[in-house]
Amino acid sequence: MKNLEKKARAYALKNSLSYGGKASINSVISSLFHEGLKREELKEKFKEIEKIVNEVNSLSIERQKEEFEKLKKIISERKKRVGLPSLPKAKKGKVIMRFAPSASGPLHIGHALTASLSYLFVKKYGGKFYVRIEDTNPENVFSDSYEMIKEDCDWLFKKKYILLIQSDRMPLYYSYAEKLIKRNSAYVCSCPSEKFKEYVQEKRNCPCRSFSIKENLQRWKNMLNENGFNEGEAVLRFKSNMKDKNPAMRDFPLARINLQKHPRQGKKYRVWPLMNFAVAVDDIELKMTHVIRAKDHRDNAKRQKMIYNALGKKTFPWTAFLGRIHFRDFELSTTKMREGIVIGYFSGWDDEKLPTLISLRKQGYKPEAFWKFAERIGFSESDKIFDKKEFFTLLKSFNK
RNA sequence: GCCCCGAUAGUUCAGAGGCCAAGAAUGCGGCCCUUUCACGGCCGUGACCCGGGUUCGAAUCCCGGUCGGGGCGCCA
Repeated sequence: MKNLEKKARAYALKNSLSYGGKASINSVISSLFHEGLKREELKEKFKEIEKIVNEVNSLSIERQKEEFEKLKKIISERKKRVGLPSLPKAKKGKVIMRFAPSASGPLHIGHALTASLSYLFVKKYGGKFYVRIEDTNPENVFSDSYEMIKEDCDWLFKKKYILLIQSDRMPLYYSYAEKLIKRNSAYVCSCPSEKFKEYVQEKRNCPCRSFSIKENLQRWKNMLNENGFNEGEAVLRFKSNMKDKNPAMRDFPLARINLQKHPRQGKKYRVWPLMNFAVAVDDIELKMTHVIRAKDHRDNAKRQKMIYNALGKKTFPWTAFLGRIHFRDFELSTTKMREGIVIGYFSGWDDEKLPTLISLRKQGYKPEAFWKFAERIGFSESDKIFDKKEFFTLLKSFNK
């Protein structure tokens, strides 16, 4: 107990010196709780602590400083986070993460800030970092984007990543689709989408739900077969629960027919996996351990987890959701940027008015500036609202 | 209509019941350094969304509200 008295004195001195020579007894007591003081002991110790505080307060500031110098070694400091936060459940050398941009254009600020965080964790702990280009919607794939994304990633991640392209992995998705049907966790639905929306609203089962596994396998073949279902006539659905309290979770779609020519695969495939399905399959196959993504994917993550479970996977990657970056006066949407380029309002993807990495690289920003910015944001889930000017002032301060 | 999530200085973050009468970065004001600019150094400025509850003690836990964001696509 001698020890506690000494510590009380040290904390009293610290508090006193922080507040002009007068320590507050409550602060000292608070500190002592971190040093092993028990609630039950407070009553008996109170008088003693009060006495120490009064003694300290009666000393001159000079005297307090002198004494504190001698005692400051014995008190602990409250810890603060600097730099990268620590990644929960991370094992050295075994962290597997990914960044999954869609093949719709080059990378921009929003991509850089979420992707950098994943990159930095893999860099810190060791493991694998994948860049997986998501191009399973033939209607939203632009052939120039593959090369642009690759160049952006080479720059931002110093070429330390493994590149994957989803449309090159189609057989994998097909095999998982069959797996899900065989496990009675997916069915082919041939209702018009308006009709299905009604079922969702009314929490009613779609009639297609009651087909047998055998029938569903046949219907799935009819989706893949060009003499079978036509575009818009059938969709593969996940069998979740039409009474799920969250309407977004009720028998969501996994794959659909789209006959449009794919810029990379041509007319090779007619059935394309939807995002949640492709993501779940890839994350399982690649043994993803951690996923960091924007907050708008929160419900998607739930759906992906359902797919994991349906396939008998008990572990789901540890997941963080980041708030969205929002500019009051800056356009982040790839579609709008593309439109602006087409009408000649922007000179190209590297136009200085654009928040693309190619433009910022040209303007002298370094990858490390984005890393530091990402580190600063950490796992924060709140949306960020910036003025363009504010954002770049901050980014510049990280660019030194 | 239903389901999620968030809220700390102008901005971004720290904070996981007591070392918080709230810390950092950036901004802003001032001083110093520098021939000037930039860089750097020092000082100052400035915040826990609101209302209840639990507790000896709440930025932190619980309930209600407000505001903001996302989802309920054969988009990602």
